[in-house]
Order: sequence, then structure tokens, then C-alpha cells
Amino acid sequence: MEDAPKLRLPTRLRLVDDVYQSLESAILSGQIKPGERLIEARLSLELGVSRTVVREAFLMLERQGLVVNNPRGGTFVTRLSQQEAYDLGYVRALLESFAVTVGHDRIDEQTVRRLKNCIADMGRCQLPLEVPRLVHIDVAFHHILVDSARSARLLALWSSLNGQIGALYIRGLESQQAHIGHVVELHEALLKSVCSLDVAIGQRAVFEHYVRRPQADRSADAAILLAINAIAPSYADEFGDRMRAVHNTKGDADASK
Amino acid sequence: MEDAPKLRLPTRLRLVDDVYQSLESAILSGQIKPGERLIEARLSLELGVSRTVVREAFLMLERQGLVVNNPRGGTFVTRLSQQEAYDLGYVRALLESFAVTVGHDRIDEQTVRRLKNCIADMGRCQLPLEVPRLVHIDVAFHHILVDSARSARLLALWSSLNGQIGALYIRGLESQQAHIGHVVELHEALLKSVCSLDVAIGQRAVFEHYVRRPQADRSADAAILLAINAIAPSYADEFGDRMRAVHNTKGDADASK
DNA sequence: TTGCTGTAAATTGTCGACAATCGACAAAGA
DNA sequence: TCTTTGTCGATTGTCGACAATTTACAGCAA
Repeated sequence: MEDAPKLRLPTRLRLVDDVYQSLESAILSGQIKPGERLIEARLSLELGVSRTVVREAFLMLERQGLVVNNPRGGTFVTRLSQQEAYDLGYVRALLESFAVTVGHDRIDEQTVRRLKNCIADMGRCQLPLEVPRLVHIDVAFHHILVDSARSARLLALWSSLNGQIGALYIRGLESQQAHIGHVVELHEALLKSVCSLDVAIGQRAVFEHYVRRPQADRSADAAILLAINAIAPSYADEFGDRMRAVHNTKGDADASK
Repeated sequence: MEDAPKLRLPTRLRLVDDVYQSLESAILSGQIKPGERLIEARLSLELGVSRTVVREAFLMLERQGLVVNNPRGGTFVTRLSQQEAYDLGYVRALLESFAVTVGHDRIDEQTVRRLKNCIADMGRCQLPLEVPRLVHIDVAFHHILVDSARSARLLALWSSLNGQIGALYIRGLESQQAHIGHVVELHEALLKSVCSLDVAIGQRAVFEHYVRRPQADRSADAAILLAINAIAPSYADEFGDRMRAVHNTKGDADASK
């Protein structure tokens, strides 16, 4: 028989997971720089594990988009071009804005409290060194927002961009010094807007959170927000009940507490 | 500087790629059924390769969403619930419909010819056995459509759902017998609509292609299409030029230095 | 019978070694 | 001098063996 999958906290420990975290951290903190080549043998020596483990960790990193691998040409840390960064922001904004709109009604007090906790945690990050932690908190924050849509698929799709978001952070730190206060401000503003009774305000906030340009003409953004606004209600009507049903019977979804 | 990309037949061949294709084919054709457990040792014996190779192939399959793996609990073929299937269709429709709208102007005669070729190839598939080929052609067909948006990120995101689409095909074949003629019809209608001068017609077609329900109220779909219609032009305005530039200068695409 | 416990089998995780391949440099020829 | 070819070191691909873990099952007691 299968044991209930809700109580497996013992944290199944594999070396791969350790190595993965180690490398992720090194990349996000800038110890390993974008474009740099990762060599299996060297890392396996340095970390005291076999090459097999490092190899699998590479595959995990690649799935997250933090490295790219060409079959016999080595593995390199992802470097995002400006176009890719813009593109990424737009796509992610599209998904997340959509999610927030669908799940707007499900953002209750408890959720807000969790979001506020995230922001507080962000404020405690020291910027040059603790970027990995900052990225994790950032992901957690937005995860809560996206999860409100109660669409596993949408969440998975959004999650697949997480690693790239890390790459985006690196890019930001490479080009210009960012202040932790600024990051906190951004998220506080976002949270405030999302909590607004008017869904449209939340949408716009999500969008501007990702797609910010110095002298942008806001007409483009407005068009997108309008679009999502049109999508979401019908989406909710079609799937709201089923989604809720799925969510309730699932059980293994974490963070239910 | 640029080598003509027409003469690259050598096709980097790794065992992993072979094994991956082999397993993918077996899963899509139904030789290995949804929910079934895949055992490394057995497959490595059966295929005449080492377990390491099978293991890596599993990771590739997992990334495509064709299998799920719990750390020390084995690897199983993905089985989609009805809710997941609906959800998947909606999300994919959202992305693809958006892409088609953005790239509508770039669908020229040559593109249409390629699409028609795909449909012709579909017609030559024998259904119970050649599902893997059918799925590949189907993916190729829609890939052409999505690629017209010239957004690498959007394409990547869309691609990440390909494996699941395969799973969807399996589901369809499990529950009800589908006729190849039906599939061809669907795509012919889709192509015709996409070629229409009116973008809206193409959008609607893409949507109905994925999200088809017996007695659906079309108002929901209409709202979504309207939304995408609002998104796309601004997106194109913002990114059209840059995208084109990226696409032209890309060429190498990898950081081989 | 039911439930528990410990042993054995099956399966996955990790390892180090060997083979295949790539990139760079040097040597040979025009 | 420039191009081509051969060689070598570095790196990745593949392998079979061993260790760790999970699962199945038999035996025993209440």
C-alpha cells in the first residue's frame, strides 16, 4: 500500500540535491559567472562526489534554465541578452497577471500575511552575498500569487521560468547596483495593488513589476491588461468549479497550513 | 562567418538520444501504458545499454512531462486526469493563440506550404501503431505556427508542453477510437482559418482546436480571443523590431567560444 | 485472523575506470 | 606566408560494480 504522501518530511536526501543547491547558489551569488564553463571532473573533485552526480545536477540546472548544455560541447552558465530579458519578463508577466486575475478572490487575509512575511524576509537579505536567498524568497512570493489561480498547469508553466528569473537577477546585479530597499518597495507596492478590490489594479501592478522600461508608452501595457481582464472571468467561469474540486481533493498540495 | 545550415547531417548521436526516442515512442504508441512503472535495470538489459544511459533518458522524459519520478520511489508513465487535460488545453491554447496573433503577418506562402505538407504526412499515418509519428507531425505543425511569433521564450514555453500533448493523445486513444481522417480535417480547418486575412478568425480556430467541448457556451472562448486580440498588436509593436534583429543575428545560438 | 517484526529480494543511488570525441597547437607541404 | 594534416591533452560519454534504500514476504505472537 501507498503511505499518505503528506507526511514525508524526512527530506529524502540524495547527493544530487545537495550538489544542485550548491551550484545554484554559486551561480546566483555570482561566484560562478554567466558564460563560464562548468567542468564535471573539476567540480566532482571540488565537491567530493562522483562525476555522475555532478552530471545529473547539470541536467537539473538545465531544466531550470540556469545553464545550457550542448551535447559534446560542455555546459555553460546561462547569460541572458537584453532581448531575452525583455522577452522573459513579458511572457512571465502574461502568465502571472492572468493567474492573479483568475485567483483574485482567493487572496484572503492569511495569504496576505504570508506575502508580507516574504517581503519582511527580503528586507533581511544582504545584497551582494545573499542573492540566492533573495531569489528564493522572491520566487516564493510570486508562487503564492500564481497559486491563487488553482491551476496546476499554469503553475507548472510559470515555475519553469523560475531559474531564468534567477538569471535575470544576476543580470541586474552585473549591470547595476541594486538596493535591497528598492526590491522591498517594489513588492510592497505590488502587494498593495493586488489586495485592491479592483482586479484591474492588481493586473497592472503585476505587469509593471516585470515589464518596466524607462520611458515606456503605457498604451501597450494597458492593452495587455485589458486583454487579461477579458480572459480571466470566462476562464474562472469555465474552470472555477472543477479547479476547486481538484484542489480540495488533492491534499498533497503543501502550504495548506 | 556563417556556415550554411543546410549541410549538417552528422546528427550528433548519443546513446541517450536513441534511448530517449525509443522510450518516447513506446510510451506514445501505448506499448508502455500510463501509470506503468519503468525500471532502469530491466530497460538497460532490454535495450543493451548501461543503466546510466537509461537514467539520463528518464530525466529527459521527465522534463518533457511524459514520466514522473519520485527520488527513491521509481519512475512512472504520466497519466493525465480529465481536469489536467482540460487545463492543459486551455493553457496551451492561450500561448499558441497569442503567438499566432503576433506572428500572423509572417505566415507567408512558403510557411503555408510547409503546413500543408505536415497535414499530408498526418494522413499517411496508420492510427493504432503510428501514434508517435502522428504526435511528432502534430508538434511540427503547431511549432511552425508558434515560431511565427519570433519569440524564443514563448516558443520554449510552448515546447515544454509538447510531451504532455503526447500524453493527451494517449488519453484520447485510451478512451475512444479516433480516426485519422478526423485529425486531418481538424488541421485543415485550422490552417484555412489561420491563413485568413482576418486575424480574429485564426485566433478562434486555434482556440477551438485545443478547447473543444460538446455543448460549450462560446462566449467564454470569445472573451479570450478578444483578449488576445488586444494583447498581440501592442506586443508586436514593442518587440517586433528587436525580435527580428535577434532572429537574424542569432545564428550560433550557443555560447561556444 | 490480525498485526507486528525481521529478513531477503528488488530497485535505485553512487562510484571510479575506460572509451570516444573535441579543441588547440605543431609540423609538413604548397 | 598560408593552408592542410597529424598529434596530444582535456573533457565528455558510457559502462559495470558496489552501497544504500525501499519493498515484499514469511514467520511469529496476541
